[in-house]
Amino acid sequence: MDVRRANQIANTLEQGVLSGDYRDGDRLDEVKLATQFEVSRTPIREALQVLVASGMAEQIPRRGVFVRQPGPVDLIEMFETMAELEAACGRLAASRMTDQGLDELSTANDHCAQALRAENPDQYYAANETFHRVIYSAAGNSFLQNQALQLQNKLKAYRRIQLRVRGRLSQSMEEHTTILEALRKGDADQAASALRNHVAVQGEKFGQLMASLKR
Amino acid sequence: MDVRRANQIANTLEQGVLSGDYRDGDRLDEVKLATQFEVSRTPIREALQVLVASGMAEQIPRRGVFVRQPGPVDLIEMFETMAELEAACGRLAASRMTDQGLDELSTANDHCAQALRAENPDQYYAANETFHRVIYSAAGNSFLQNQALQLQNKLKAYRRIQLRVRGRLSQSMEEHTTILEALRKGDADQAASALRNHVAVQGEKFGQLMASLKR
DNA sequence: GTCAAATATATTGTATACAATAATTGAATG
DNA sequence: CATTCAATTATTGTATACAATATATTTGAC
Repeated sequence: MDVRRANQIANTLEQGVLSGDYRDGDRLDEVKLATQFEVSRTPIREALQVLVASGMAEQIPRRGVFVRQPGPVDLIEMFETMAELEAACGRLAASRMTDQGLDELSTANDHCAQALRAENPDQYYAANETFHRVIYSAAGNSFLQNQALQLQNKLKAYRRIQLRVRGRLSQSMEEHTTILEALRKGDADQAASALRNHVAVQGEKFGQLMASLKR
Repeated sequence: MDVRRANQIANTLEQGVLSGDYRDGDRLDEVKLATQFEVSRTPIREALQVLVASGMAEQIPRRGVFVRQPGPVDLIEMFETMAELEAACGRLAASRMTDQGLDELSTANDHCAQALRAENPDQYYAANETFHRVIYSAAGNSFLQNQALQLQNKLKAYRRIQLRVRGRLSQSMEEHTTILEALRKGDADQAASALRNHVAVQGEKFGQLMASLKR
């Protein structure tokens, strides 16, 4: 089918899953969705395949597709993997960073500082996302970059919650400084470990993540 | 459609792509495939979606799906990412490795040694694959493990070629020993860097990889 | 002979009918 | 009243007909 339409539908469904319209284990009923979207089952089925491929839903033969929300263990694993991907990007970026890249990163970091002063978590979130994406890009490996972007996207909702925790913003900001310095120096190991620690869910953050799941 | 059938067809097509039956840029004709597999277009289309999702093919709206073979740059990037994923697995495995895991790893390594003595690249390939998979598993992170397995699978064909290079087997074997020792000691950094270097395409290996693409 | 427009053909995308299988309900039996 | 089996219903999977769009071919003008 027309991929664009399928992706559009898939995207809407994705939003529905993330926003909680659909809960873990819910069956995504083909005929209901077909009437809702005013299309036949065919495009719906293709959209569902997209969700399944991205891991947001699970398909059981002859039974249907069911939404699959990540549980605590899944999230821990995903954050741990994200930390390692970020570390990898940092490692590579340390030796491949251009002056322009450093400028972009510095700018993104300034935006973070602004948001911190404004005590605006949403603004900080956006600036922070950019900061990290600049690093993915600076790694000079589009495959790795894509992997990082995909996982970042999946963790979006949960990271957002974390930044609302008191004191987290300023701590995050300090860590950014360390990261930026390491990249300026071209110190691969330091950049990698600074990013790993920055992203990792450990100590206080662990309990906060768990608490955020109870809603 | 029945996912199992779709995946079966997708798998066959995948083989076709890897074995060179389909070349880069070839259009995967729905009706031809439908008659070949003796099914209607519907299951074929779902199988094609699977290929697209895995990145082995590209879908252009209203035009069709075309096989997308990785070029030199793609491969370099994928191997570099693989190296980082393996390093990540090694880092985590270093602190989480069980006695049983060490036994499995040791056994897998012994099988590698056997294959080396037999000068049998195919046998070495299989044993080597197991060796690495034990490490993915020992990382204790099923999400990361899956990422590693997926990429390992994509690179399968190219890694195979590399092992046929003279002297590569014994070098690989030595590197395994270093990796095994680091994991025994629980030295995360050493395990990570040993694995990174083991997998990375650098020096001689670069030219060999490039040469293998010319067929 | 070349270029452009129009027509024909091929191919993808969508809807729908039918088939196969799973879930549910209800009746019969102990 | 519980349990099991049969029949009904619902739902997924497949085939196919039709619609929309892109590609190829032909025809005509210059």
